Amino acid sequence: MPAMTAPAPRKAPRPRADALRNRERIVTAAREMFVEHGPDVPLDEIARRAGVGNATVYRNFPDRDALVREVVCSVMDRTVEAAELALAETGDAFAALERFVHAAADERISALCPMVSSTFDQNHPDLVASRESVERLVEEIMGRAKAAGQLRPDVGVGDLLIVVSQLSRPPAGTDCMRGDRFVHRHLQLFLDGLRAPARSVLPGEAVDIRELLDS
Amino acid sequence: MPAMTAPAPRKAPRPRADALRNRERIVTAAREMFVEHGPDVPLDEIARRAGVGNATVYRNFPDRDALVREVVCSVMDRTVEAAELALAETGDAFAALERFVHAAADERISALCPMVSSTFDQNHPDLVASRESVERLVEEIMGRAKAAGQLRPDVGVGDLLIVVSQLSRPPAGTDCMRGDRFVHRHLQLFLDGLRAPARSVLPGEAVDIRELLDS
DNA sequence: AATAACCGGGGACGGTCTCCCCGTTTAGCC
DNA sequence: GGCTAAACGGGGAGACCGTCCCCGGTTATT
Repeated sequence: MPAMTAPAPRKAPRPRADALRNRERIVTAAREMFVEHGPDVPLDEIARRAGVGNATVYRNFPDRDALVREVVCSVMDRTVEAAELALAETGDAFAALERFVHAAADERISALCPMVSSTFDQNHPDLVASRESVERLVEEIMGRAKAAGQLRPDVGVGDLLIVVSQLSRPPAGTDCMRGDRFVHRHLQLFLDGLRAPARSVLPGEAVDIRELLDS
Repeated sequence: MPAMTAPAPRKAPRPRADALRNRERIVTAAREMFVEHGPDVPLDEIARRAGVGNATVYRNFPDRDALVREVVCSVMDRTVEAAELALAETGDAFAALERFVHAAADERISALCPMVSSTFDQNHPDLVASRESVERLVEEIMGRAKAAGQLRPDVGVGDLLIVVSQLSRPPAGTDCMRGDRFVHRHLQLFLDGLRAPARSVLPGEAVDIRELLDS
């Protein structure tokens, strides 16, 4: 590839403005559709929701997995932002935890469920990077809360992420998002159960994030 | 019911023994498949899991909805049994609540998620009967626990059923039931959050069971 | 205003689920 | 222990749906 006069970093001649805007709209629509209807929704439906033609989807993403991966990474990045914000905005560790949990639910963290799906490359570079960022930040928040004696010590990062993900999912094969009214109630109940001192002994072991990946 | 020499209640000439056994196996297999793979699993897969031919499924149930309805009613009846057992075996109301929650998870109560699905008759007689039984019994347990000052008063039957259902679902499009290791941990955390005195104020209103039915 | 990339709808291909049909097996009864 | 009829299981036709490509029209860039 010979050097060119244009400031193209690679063989990218320049993407058009609305092209990137459409790509972003597709990712957003796909995130919501994955959350509401599972990882097998027709791509045409995603296109319709995004307000673009189906061809635009297939042009931006070579196959379904590419779109899923983009969505998962996007959700993880948003989650990391939420965690950083929660850490920065308050000195109270448990309050930060609460802020993070509610924010993660709003960011549709449950969309990363398909990442444990069958045909999905768990070891894609972008994926492991985002995953480690999430793990590190959540571990930071939970560690501070435990050190402050506000969070019971027998819970792990995996426990938190699983429960938030499960509780923020739409109840079933439903196409309405009316669950949002209840989600924060139930998250708050869960958070109350996380507080120290512990009101019961938990069965099993604290769940690490790595246990969620292997089958 | 006119007295006859044979115990045939109506124009049923007599169902064969293995026929009913197979029917039961189909319902059991369907329950697990609905929980693990959603309400759209191929009926042939259910037949394979039940160890019967696909024709046997279509012979016992005229259409998919009939099978779904049977599964949902079966799960509700099992849940009612679990609730009655929990009430009978202990005098402590909150302990009964805990027993019931864990039992309901083991009974795969999350299989009744498809009852809120799109094409599904919410008003079938068998359905409303089972539903009212569940509601009455859970209300009884929760009422006692509230009266004893063990359960925070700002939660409803719907809150409990939703959370138990959500937390006991397999995480995503996964075909393994390894989630069972975590489920009871997370249910216990939720139960700790239910205890009185409340550790926080909840957003929204207590969820009634009827709010889960209409779209 | 010119140009080239991008967009959007329509349609063919391929796969999958549903459902029926028929030869065989098995339970129930004499 | 043999008979009868109900039930069973496998295979296949029909139909539906998701995926992907192609082409005329549109819009951003110089």
